[in-house]
Amino acid sequence: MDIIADLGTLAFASRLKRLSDLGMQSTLDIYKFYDIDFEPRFFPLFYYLSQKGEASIMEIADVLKVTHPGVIQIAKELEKKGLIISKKSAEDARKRNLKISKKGKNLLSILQKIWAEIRAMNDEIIESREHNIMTAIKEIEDAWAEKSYLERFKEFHHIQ
Amino acid sequence: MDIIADLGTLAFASRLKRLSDLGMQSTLDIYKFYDIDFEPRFFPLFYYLSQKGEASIMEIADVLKVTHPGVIQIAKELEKKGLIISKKSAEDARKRNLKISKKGKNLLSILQKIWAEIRAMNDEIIESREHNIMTAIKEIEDAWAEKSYLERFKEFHHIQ
DNA sequence: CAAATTTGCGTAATCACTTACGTAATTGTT
DNA sequence: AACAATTACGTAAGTGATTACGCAAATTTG
Repeated sequence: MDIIADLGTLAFASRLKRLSDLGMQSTLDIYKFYDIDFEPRFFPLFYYLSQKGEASIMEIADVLKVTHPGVIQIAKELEKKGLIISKKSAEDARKRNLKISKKGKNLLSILQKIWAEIRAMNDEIIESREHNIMTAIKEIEDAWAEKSYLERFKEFHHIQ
Repeated sequence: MDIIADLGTLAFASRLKRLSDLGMQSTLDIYKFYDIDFEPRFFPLFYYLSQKGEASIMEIADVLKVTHPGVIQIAKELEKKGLIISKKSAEDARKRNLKISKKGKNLLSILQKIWAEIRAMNDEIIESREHNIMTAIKEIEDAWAEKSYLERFKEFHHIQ
């Protein structure tokens, strides 16, 4: 008996979280399989740096939609592992710029191959279903962005 | 620019988490709108007790698929608010059984109306889309249950 | 039925974030 | 230019979950 599943759309958020946690854990399993010292939660920051080259703490926080102390914490771990380096910005002494180190670039080239495989596998799993979950997520994101959940609720509901 | 969305299926888990967090926050907004002192994270436990009547810590942990310290923590908060009561089991002195208090039952009757509205609204939003997210979630859950992500990956991948 | 194992629960420590707050550097205002 | 406001970052504390561990009660086993 899976009470969360049985509750249907009422436990919608709980179910999304459960699937998300499982996905993160599964990705970690793949890194472990390759004996790679990398965690799924590093991915957004590390990937963004791989694309952007160099970025400040706040820029990363804004782009990834996390708080800046969250970025600092992950950056600290990545720096400790020697995968990124940081230095004060020359233009603005308040800023600290992060970029991938030489060691990080070596790891990156391996990670990129794995990420490509993961993406291809995910695409295959997802696109073979009748209901495409990525499209479904986008539809809900758009629906909520267009009008907030509470606004929708107020218009919808019949209780006084 | 939404880098998480742009990454497609590679940032699948991150995107699920983001949507889950948003859903939880939205539900909290509705409770606040009604001036109800209740949190979305209480829902699974409180709902289960409303169906089952009485249950032990471990039973709840198993059913809800969370750890038992998590149940203890939420139970502590609900008990502090006077919404549930607990007592040692008569049959098994190791067990502590939880059930909804009189005050909890009063709140429950209000919550049930709100939950019904939320469910009806969610159903309407979700079923009007071309790709049904509940069906999509179920398909992914089933696919991963049938064969683990790592196993799938090993079969799929072409790297040596 | 005594000893070993398992089960149920509680607490402590940890984790991955968040909010709150302080400080220093930059920018805006008059 | 002086002062106020804003911005970037860092640290501390809080949150909501987890894992690790220990104890007591029940169950299994020889």
